[in-house]
Formats: sequence, structure tokens, C-alpha cells
Amino acid sequence: MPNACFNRLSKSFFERDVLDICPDILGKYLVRKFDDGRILRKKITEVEAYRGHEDLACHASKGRTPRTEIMFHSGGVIYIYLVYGMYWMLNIVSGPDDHPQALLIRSLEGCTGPGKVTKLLETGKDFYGEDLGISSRLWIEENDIPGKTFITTPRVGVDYAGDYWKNINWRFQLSSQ
DNA sequence: GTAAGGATTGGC
DNA sequence: CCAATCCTTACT
Repeated sequence: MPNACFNRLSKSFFERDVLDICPDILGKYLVRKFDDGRILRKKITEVEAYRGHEDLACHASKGRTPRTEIMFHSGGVIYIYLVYGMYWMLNIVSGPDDHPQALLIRSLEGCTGPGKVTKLLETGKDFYGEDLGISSRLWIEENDIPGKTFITTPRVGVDYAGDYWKNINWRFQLSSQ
């Protein structure tokens, strides 16, 4: 079984509320297997939560469109989209069916910035809808960090979302190894 | 069909 | 500070 992976997080991990997943996923490994067989395995060090139709910073707050359709899926699949004409934003859909939520991967160990993460991972539009539970090229692996600590701050680049949603502390950064 | 703007980045 | 660059969306 070439892609067997004992530590891979299964679908149920991602079907919980995005606000429970964010602190949990910090420090776990994001694994990318390239076409040439090379494997990149890096700790997730920074994420942001986008949660529900009421969150004015969440793309799904504007309703269900072809682009945001996947966010209404139950957790464990990829929502990826292009911003500013040049950067792909890699998100993991979270929660149960019809609860549009996702977490944006902002940084990995040694790679800060969501645009740089997708450049490193070589992930683009063809990863839209990728299932982390079964994919042979992208998945998350368990990694327990005893005494894990993290800080929360407002999300980046969402000034348009109004005072409440732009100031809520839904950016999570690992502050321990 | 047309137009506006964005979950960023790197360079000035 | 600001341009790059193009997809998605909301209009006419």
C-alpha cells in the first residue's frame, strides 16, 4: 500500500467546529507528496478560522456560489482560490454539512505567509475539493505536542468585514515547539 | 458584456 | 507606500 499512513488524520477530525480544530491542528504535520515521489512534511504553525454565513470575512457569508460551494461540504476537503491575481490560498473545509467553515493555512515551519505556502507545496486550482482523508498527494498527520501553547490575534486583511468580525481573535499562531 | 475588488507579497 | 495580475462576482 504505497500511500498507507498510520498517522493520517481521518475525516472525523475535520468535521468538528473550526474553532475547535484550529488550536488542535497547530503543530501537526501537513504532508505533500509530489508527482516525483518526493515528500514534504512540515508542521502547521499558523492558521485562521472563517466560520459561517454570519462571519462577514468568510467568503460563504455572501451566499453559495460556484467558488464557495465546497465550503458547504462536510469537513476534510480543500477549498483553494486565487487572490490578487497571483496567490493561491489553501483552506481546509471544516464542520458538518451545510455549515460553511474553513481554516486558512497561513504558515508552516520555516515558511510564513499563505501565498508562500502554496508556492512551496505547488498547490493550485486542481486541489479544489481534494479529500484529505484519501488523497495520495496531500494529507495531515497526527503530532501531539505536550504543553503546546499558542497566541490568538485578529485575522489579516479583512478590514472590510466590520468592527466585530475584523477584530475577533481568530488567527492562531503556535508559540511553542 | 463590463467593471470592481480582493483571506498577499516583495520591492521602492 | 504601492503595483502586480486575474478570477469571481454583481451589475447593466
